[in-house]
Amino acid sequence: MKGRAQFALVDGNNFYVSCERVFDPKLEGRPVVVLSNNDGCAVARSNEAKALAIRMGQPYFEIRDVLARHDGVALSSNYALYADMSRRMMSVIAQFAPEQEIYSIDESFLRFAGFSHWDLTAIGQQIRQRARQWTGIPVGVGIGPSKTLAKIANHLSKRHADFKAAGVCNLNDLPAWQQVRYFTETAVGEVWGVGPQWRAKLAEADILSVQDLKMADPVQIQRRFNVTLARTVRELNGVSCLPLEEVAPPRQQIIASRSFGGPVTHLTDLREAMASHVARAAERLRKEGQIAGAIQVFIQTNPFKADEPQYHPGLTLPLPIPTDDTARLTKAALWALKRLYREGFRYKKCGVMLLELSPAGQRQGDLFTAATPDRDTRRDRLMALLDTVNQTFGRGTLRLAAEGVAQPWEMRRDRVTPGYTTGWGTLARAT
DNA sequence: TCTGGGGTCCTAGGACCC
DNA sequence: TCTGGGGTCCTAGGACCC
Repeated sequence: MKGRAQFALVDGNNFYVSCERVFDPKLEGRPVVVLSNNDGCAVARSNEAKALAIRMGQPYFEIRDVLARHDGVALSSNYALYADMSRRMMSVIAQFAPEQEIYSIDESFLRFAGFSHWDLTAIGQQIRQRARQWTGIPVGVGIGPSKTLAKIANHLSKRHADFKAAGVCNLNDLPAWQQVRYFTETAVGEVWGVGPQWRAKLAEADILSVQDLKMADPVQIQRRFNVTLARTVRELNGVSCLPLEEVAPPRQQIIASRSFGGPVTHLTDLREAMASHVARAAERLRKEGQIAGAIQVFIQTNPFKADEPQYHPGLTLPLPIPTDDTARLTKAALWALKRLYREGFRYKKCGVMLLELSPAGQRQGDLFTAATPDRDTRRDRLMALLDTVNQTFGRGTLRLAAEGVAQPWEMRRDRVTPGYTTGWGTLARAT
């Protein structure tokens, strides 16, 4: 194993909670959860909250009481803050390896090739130390010869008493028998790529632990499951099949959707919400330098209300000319919405997907509409202006009238913390 | 009262082609 | 009685991830 390239997975512990704790020390040592959009359910939990058996994704109304009894805190999510803290954490981690893949807001893979004479465990400890000192975020480090093994190692670094203190688990340090022991003790559901459905199906084949899956025949696995899981088996055996992706491939679709603060019945309100989702999606589209060839619009009632009539239609519209223009996309979306809308339903959510994305530089000409480059340049400049103004003065400063003003459908966000690092008016103060 | 949002990949099956 | 073989493209649905 020693001669091969090695991977490290570095992630922030209970990331959103840790971000909040950096700026509010009163949260230390207490059960803390960060809630999803609309203050719906728990999406991050401190160790103290996990100890109270609060589950990932559990609805807020189910945990409110237990939190209150244990001096706990629930916070609305503050994504602007988490994104900024993520950027800082990632740049610190990047200093330790020649290659980094930012895999999610709180996780990154590092690849160490030609480091066989280095002590990667010691490097892992340095990463932890520096990330903590420079950003305030505690991180865990797992190291192994494939991404899947680095993931498992990261899991062991947090859950297993043997590594908890160090916070680093390097599989290369372990004698073979010991790795077998850890892998036998760890449930197969902890493997990256094995979710609840496959865990159940694997159990039918008596594959219960990480070790069982590692020992399985990849050909059999491919036949009974699919090629992805067969690849996972190879990765567990130290054969690296998943390369490091330093540059994120261009996005294939962009989704913007939200649940409403309460039920929405009128088309007028749906139109405003839809227009504001289109604006968000289009902004992301332009930031990516892409244009969309199709747009999909959907609305839905509340699936948790079993006694209410349910309706969740969608409509996909091909766009005659691919575009990144908010006004054109809005027009298409509202046209589709009008066709989907039925009176008599209590809607809970709506959204938009931008599809068939392609680079903006490769606009395909159109046989039937005379190209008028002049006009297009003006639209591009208009959109660029829109983005600049909104980036400088805040989202929604400049917007289409279709988005409305009062926005009664807005999501709940009752317990949000200040933009400690992301808003001039709310910067953290040292006193 | 109250249950998130944003992504990717794979497979099966149908329509269609020669 | 008896009805081919090989291919592509698209979509829906299902699985996974954080």
